[in-house]
Amino acid sequence: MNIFDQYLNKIKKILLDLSKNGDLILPDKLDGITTEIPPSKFNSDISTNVAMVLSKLNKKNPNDLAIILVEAIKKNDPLIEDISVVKPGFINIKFKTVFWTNFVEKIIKNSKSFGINTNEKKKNYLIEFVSANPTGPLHVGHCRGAIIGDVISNILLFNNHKVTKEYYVNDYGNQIINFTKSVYFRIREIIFNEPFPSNNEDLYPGDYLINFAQNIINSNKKIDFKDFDKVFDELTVLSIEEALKLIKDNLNTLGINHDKFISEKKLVNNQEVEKVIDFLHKNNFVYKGKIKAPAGEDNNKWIEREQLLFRSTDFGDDKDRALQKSDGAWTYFASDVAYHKNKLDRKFDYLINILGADHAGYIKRISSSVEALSNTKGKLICKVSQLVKLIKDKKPFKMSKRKGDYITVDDLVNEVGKDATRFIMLNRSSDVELDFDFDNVIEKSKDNPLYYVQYSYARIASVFRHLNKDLKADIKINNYDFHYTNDEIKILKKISEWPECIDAASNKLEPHRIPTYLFELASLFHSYWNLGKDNPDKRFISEQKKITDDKLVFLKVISNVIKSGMDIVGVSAPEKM
RNA sequence: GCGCUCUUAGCUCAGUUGGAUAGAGCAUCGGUUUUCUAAACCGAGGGUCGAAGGUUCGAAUCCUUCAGAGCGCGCCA
Repeated sequence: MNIFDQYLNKIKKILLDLSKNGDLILPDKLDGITTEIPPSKFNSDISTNVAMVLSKLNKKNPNDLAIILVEAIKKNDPLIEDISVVKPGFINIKFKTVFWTNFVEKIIKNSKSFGINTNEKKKNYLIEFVSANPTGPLHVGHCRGAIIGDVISNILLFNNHKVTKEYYVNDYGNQIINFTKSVYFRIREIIFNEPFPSNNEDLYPGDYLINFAQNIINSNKKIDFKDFDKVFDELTVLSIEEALKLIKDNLNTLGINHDKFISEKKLVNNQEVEKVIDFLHKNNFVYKGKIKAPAGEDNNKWIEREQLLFRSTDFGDDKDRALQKSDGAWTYFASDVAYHKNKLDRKFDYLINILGADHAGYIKRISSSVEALSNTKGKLICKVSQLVKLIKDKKPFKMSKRKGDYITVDDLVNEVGKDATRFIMLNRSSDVELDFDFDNVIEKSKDNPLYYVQYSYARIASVFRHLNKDLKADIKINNYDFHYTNDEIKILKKISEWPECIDAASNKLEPHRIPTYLFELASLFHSYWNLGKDNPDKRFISEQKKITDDKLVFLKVISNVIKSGMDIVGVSAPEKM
């Protein structure tokens, strides 16, 4: 039920008819023609740019062409109240009230599907997000990307696409060795009373490792922890298990559940890296060579070495990238290429990666590798989530790696709650740095968009409560004939934009559009609500039962959209606040 | 030095894939509660869309150059 699509199709049909009669010349494709939401000052419901797009080809000025088209559009459409041509050549359509009555009736009868793009071909997506190293709890830095990934998944799922949410576990490499060592020292600390080494910068100092150590000791009484080399393999597995358990816990408090966890170590052990490099070799994407030091930096320590390189410059990268370390081990990039081959083999239509800003420099090389492996462009879509600036007491709160000086996801959720964390983290485009102001986020006022939107839902719920009706129950209507006034139509117009919002969020993978839309809808609703103070006609509960019933339908439409949006964002919509 | 992202009202930001007189919130000032939730609403002021060129019927949006901010840039993941 996208009225913009509906009218676009209608107009295109009219164009084809006109061109058959020889009254109009059309281009091969009707791509540039759109129906849009007109700016509010025009008092019109839909506008189209047809006349401007076709004017050149038809050698007519847009205004004259528009006048011809207006006649054709107006004909046989009883729902149009007014259709006019405005300055550069826009055609503005204003509907009769009955259009909106019909509109409400239609979306009430199909409330489950309202907003979903039913014309679009359904795709199968793989989305990889979070993928934080399994060495400790998630902190704020991971949080935004995690929520963005989750909500993008929700949007795609809402639009009936298939989505697999995946977490890549980096359980291979030096950091894991250091991590295991750190756990080992914590174990020795507990069992043999040896102090944890304080001078080793490779080790992980966080207190949470004490818990890991204790848990491992408690559930593995048989292991003798005297000799590190002997317990190393087993301890690595146990340590990663502990870390993953904690990470999954953290994700859970944010309301995030991945479908799959893929282990880097398994990929390496299955020789998948060798296989993919073999493939690249055969297709001449790798060679032995040297990487030059970056210009303008202090490169005294730079040592040029010959090593196995991937030709990412062929795909627009700055330099070719190393696949193998000097000791023969694979680089992180190499196993990630193998991972992406693994993804490709599973036949998804699109792969999506959500990356933090600090990994943005990595995009070129990994998308290059996907292009090389799949021989197609645009298969991998990378979204970057910019930094979150924490603000406390009006000052930026700096996190440092020093022990205890960073804020974890747990801290955040404990302080401001899951809902506020999710909503605020999404409240800006992911391309933009985000201020996360603790004082603001817990404030219960208009400063806080979450409460503002929830409050509009709660107000609707309160009307239903007064009438002893259940907001969640379906409403059945027939011969709906309520006559909406301009104040109500303002809201219905916003409602009509919901499918457009979903479409844009889904096509561009821009989840912030949902909170933005919900805020606008809530704002219109609050305005309307307050009209009831001066004007009893604007109240929902009327002395005439029919009017009350009809208005409940209107409220139901609004609450359905708010609820859908809140579900996508993954926050609650309480009926009482 | 190079790459990515950003620059829109005093502040924080939207801007629907190039459209019409550029929109919200906060802050400031002034109003609204015997009424379905004032966690709300109404009104006022506030702009050279970082700068300069270019592309065209039309640019905050696309291209080029420049300036500023953030992030990143050897076999760490």
